[in-house]
Amino acid sequence: MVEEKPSKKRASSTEEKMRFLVEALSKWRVVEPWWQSERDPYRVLVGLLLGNRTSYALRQRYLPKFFEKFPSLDSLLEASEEELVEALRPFGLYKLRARMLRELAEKIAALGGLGAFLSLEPSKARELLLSVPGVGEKTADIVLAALFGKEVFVVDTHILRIAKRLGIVPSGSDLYEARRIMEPLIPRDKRIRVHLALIQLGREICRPRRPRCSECPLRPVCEYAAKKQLGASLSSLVARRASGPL
DNA sequence: TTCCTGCAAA
DNA sequence: TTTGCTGGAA
Repeated sequence: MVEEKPSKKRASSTEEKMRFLVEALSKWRVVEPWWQSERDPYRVLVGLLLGNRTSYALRQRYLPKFFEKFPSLDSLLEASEEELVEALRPFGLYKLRARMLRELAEKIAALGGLGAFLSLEPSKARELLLSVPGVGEKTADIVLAALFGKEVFVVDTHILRIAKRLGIVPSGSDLYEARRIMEPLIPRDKRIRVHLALIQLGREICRPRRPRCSECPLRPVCEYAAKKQLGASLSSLVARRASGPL
C-alpha cells in the first residue's frame, strides 16, 4: 500500500467522482439484470461462468447453441469430454472451461442438485464455487449477486478500465483493488445496477479502443477525457499556427 | 495487432 | 509478478 500524500489532493476526489458516477448512471440508463428474466438457475450459472474473458457478441451468439446441446446440469455430467470441448470451442479457453463446467456439475450433483446448492448459506455456496478450478473470486461473487441476492459490487475488466480512465483508481490497480476502493462508495441497493450500467458503458462508449468520450455521461469527472480534450486543443492550436501567416 | 464482463500455474 | 490459455472480432 502506498501512503497517500495530502498535497496530492485533486480538484475532484475519488469520493466526489463516485457520487457523480452513481448519480449519472442511474439517470443515464436503467439496466435490468439479464439473470432476473432468466428463470433457469442452471442457465444463469453457466452464462456467468462462460461470460468471463469472452466478448458480449460471442456469448450472445454461441450460448443459445450451447444450451441446446446441454440444457441441464445432468446433461453436462452425461457428456463426454470431447463433446463438451467441441461445444465450448467457439468461446475459447475451451479445455479449462470444459473442466470447470464438469467439476462444477459434479460438485453440485454430489450436494444433491441445483436446489440443494441454491439453499446453501451464501458463504458455503461461495466456498463451493471457489473450489472449482477456473472459478475465482470475481466470478463467485457475481454468482452470489445473481442467485443469492447479495448486494455486492464486482469489478470486471470493463469497470477496471473505466475506473482507471476516470482516475478513480491508480493505473496499476487490479480487479480487487478497484473493488476495495469503489464498493464502499456505492449504496448497497445500487451496487448491482451500477455494476451493470458500467459494463454497458464499457461496451458501448468507454470501449478499450476509440472510446466515444463525447457521448459519455461521466465525461465531466473523467481524467482521460480531459487529457484527450487538452491534446486536441493543443494540436489544433499548433495546426492553426503552422498554417497561419508568419 | 490488440482485446475479450479471469484464473492459476510458474 | 508474469504468462498461458483460446478462437473470434475489430
